[in-house]
Amino acid sequence: MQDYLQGLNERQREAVLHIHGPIMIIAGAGSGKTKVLTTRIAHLMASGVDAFNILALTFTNKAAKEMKERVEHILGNNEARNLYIGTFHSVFARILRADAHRLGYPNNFTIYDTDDAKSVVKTVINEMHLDDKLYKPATVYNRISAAKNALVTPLDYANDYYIQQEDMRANRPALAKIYDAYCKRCFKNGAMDFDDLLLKFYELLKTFPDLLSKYQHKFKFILIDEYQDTNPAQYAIIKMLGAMHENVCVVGDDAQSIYSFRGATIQNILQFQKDYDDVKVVKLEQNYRSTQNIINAANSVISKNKGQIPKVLFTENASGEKIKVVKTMSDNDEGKFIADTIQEQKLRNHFANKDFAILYRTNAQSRAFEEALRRLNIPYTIYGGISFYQRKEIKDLLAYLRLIINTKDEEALKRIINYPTRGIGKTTVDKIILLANTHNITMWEVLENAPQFGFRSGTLEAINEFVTMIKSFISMLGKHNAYEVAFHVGKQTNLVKELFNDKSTEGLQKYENIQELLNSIKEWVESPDNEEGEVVDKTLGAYLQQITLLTDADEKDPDADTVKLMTIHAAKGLEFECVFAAGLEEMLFPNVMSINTREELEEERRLFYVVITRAKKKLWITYAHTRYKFGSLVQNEPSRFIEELPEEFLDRTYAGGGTRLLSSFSPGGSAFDRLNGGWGQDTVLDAERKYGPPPSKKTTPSYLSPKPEPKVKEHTPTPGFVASDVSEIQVGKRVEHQKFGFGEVIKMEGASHNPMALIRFEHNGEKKILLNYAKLRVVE
DNA sequence: CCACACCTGATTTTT
DNA sequence: TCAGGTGTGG
Repeated sequence: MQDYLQGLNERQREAVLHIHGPIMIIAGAGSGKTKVLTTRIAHLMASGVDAFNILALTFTNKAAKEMKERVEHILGNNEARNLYIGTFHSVFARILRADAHRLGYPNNFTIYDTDDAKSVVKTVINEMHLDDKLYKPATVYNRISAAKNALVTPLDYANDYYIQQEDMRANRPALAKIYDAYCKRCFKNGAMDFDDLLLKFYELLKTFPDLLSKYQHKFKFILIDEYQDTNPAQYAIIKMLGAMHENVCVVGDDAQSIYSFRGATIQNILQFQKDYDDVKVVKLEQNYRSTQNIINAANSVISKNKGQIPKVLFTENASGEKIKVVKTMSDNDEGKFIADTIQEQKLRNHFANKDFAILYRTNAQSRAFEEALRRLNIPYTIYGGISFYQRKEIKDLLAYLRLIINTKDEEALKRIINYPTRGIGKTTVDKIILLANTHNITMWEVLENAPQFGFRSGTLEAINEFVTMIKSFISMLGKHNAYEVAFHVGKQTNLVKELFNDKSTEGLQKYENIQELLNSIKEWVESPDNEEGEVVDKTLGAYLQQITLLTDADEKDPDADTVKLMTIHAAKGLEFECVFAAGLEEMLFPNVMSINTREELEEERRLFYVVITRAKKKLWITYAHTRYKFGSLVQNEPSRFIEELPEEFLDRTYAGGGTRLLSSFSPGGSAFDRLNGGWGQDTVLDAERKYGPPPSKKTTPSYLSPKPEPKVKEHTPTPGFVASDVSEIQVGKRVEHQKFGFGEVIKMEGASHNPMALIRFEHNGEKKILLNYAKLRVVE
């Protein structure tokens, strides 16, 4: 028997050894799913399957990377680099890069992230003269996204009776039109959003039999991770790709399906068995991760859900400690408690920082934990903030790069046409947009042909300068690599200089970020590693497409010795020695947005199941009596999920952390509290009297803040006030201002298209006056 | 044209 | 709280 089969249990081995034909692996939490997948790939290759014929799809880059590394490790050679392992989005994007032109897109199509996409939605809504209060871009975008994920085209959408009824009821009958306009605009921009990467690939396969056949032959063996989280578009693609060989292996756990809001449907699991004649089903039910207590608790939680694939997770691990349930007074106390407990556990049980994870329902909760950890100097890493590539300054530079790769990309163009300012303001941009729309050309084409559209001479000059500059960048593309182009662009546009001159903390940070971006591009250009084994594409276009699909999780080192903070969603697939499940409160978890239907509530419960099963050894469940929600203090009920945990697995008396803490929280389960349905009788006022006001009081009461009265001493302009010509304003001249009265010009500054004068007024101090707009009269 | 002050309205989870 | 939108004054 091959080495790699050692250490697999009966079921796992069964899953690995089944080579031909469809197989579905129902893998409970911590049952060695990744091990099975990677070993299976290794086994396929050991059995003579060419790495080039294996496609493995995951949901995150992290999972893809891990899978690849583990296969490499098992095989001990570099054949693994020929595997096609990646996320749905990145793999499809790569394929589309070769064939997108067949659908009328440029192969260098831009990938719009969520922000770009929402911005397009907004543009479309405005151009249709619809009320953006009624049609909120975010909501509309979500709806469009849902439609795309369900393979509902704009035409389908408009013709579907039920959808139309729904939109009517929601008072947004124009949605179908917006959807259509949005798609057309993206197409015109030569851009695809995240959903398009799936949808357009699907269209490609469906429309062009030669391509379908090509990829069916290439991908003789297909493996799908986290199958419970696939949406109908992904399902349809997998089905088409796998139709020829039927060597499709899906791995999933219906109990961990937590992405239905993104269009994922459990139906895909149930449907899988119907799609093929003979599906082998393997259940992995032995958990190797957690203690018995944790597993038992998790099982009883998930049993509250109706309709699931029957299975019972079990473990041979020690029974372990009970789950600590802890109540704190406030969200800040929750943070303190957790930080103190981490400190204590590190000392007492010799845990490292990286053994801890604080997991929560919403990103907004992270602040209290950050503050508390920082106070104790405990290093931490937050996941789920904005990615490096989504920072403003980074997106600005990237927008230039995007534009020179794809001049149709209007989102990029709009972003940088006047940044840094070059005298092409809102009025001009609006005019350009109008011209583009009426002539049915792109904004760039308007700019290129600006002379024939009658712009004011100054504006025209600014436009021509801009066009010349961008064209000079474009001409670099053939001769220079991505780094050289990016560096040149940063320099030439003064973007780097602008940030360099900004001496504020943020300015410095931004400058450093730009440098970091340039470095990373350089690194990317120089790294010999290729992704999936084929010809290395080191063009700027390839770079841009790749980074849009990166999340902040991909930029952080998971092995760093830091406490990890992230949402439960982001923690899927991970495990930690010690887990804090925080914020177990009604309206927060289960979230207020998800308590209206049984389906939603069950998904929240699965989320609870996921967080419980992340823990290997120790699990704390915390909840706070009061919490700041969008600025104001609210009181909370404990989560119903806590009540669903059998008492036998719980320890409600845990006092935890340092002694200092004991005064600032009441440990969850005094008999009185429990008798009274959970909460003590403290009012918020009581709480504040006892424990002091909550921290982070940045706002001083209005009656204390000294109002800086900007007393302008009244001035009546001399009769017959006439503003002098700008050229007459010179240093040393005595001038009169309509409002500020008389003063002397001290200094001239500002760019030539926007001159400013620094003037010291007799009664109103020094002021900067913009000569183009303010009226000044030179006193003779 | 642009900087800044003020106001308002929104808040789930993410490739 | 906070980001984005609007209004105002330079």
